[in-house]
Amino acid sequence: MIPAETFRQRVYAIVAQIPRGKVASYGLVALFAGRPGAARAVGTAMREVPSRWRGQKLPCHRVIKSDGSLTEAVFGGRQKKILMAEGAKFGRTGRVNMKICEWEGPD
DNA sequence: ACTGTGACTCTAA
DNA sequence: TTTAGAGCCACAG
Repeated sequence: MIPAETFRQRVYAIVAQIPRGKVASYGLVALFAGRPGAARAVGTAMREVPSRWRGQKLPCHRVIKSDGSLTEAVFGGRQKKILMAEGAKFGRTGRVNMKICEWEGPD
């Protein structure tokens, strides 16, 4: 039988697949992880990510809120700069245009 | 098993 | 557009 992977491990696997220039909301990641509505739990999982995984290994900077705003409480303003460099489109209010940049999901 | 916590989300005003 | 309140879930103690 299938060894039960923890939700958190699943989340890390999903986030690792988010392509450059795209973003995914916590809720969307939860959905792909097989637990719709567990957006908050995804946030908790991201909080526990080892610093070494941050960056190319685990692009947690591409995980944002459903309305397109960023988690500045953790990244400080740095996150916006990184996403812009990756090609993410920002609106006038400083939020990502989810209509265009939201990840469509893993293959 | 229960309770508290938090990088969330939705609805209404 | 922004703020406020209630609902959600996984994880640690």
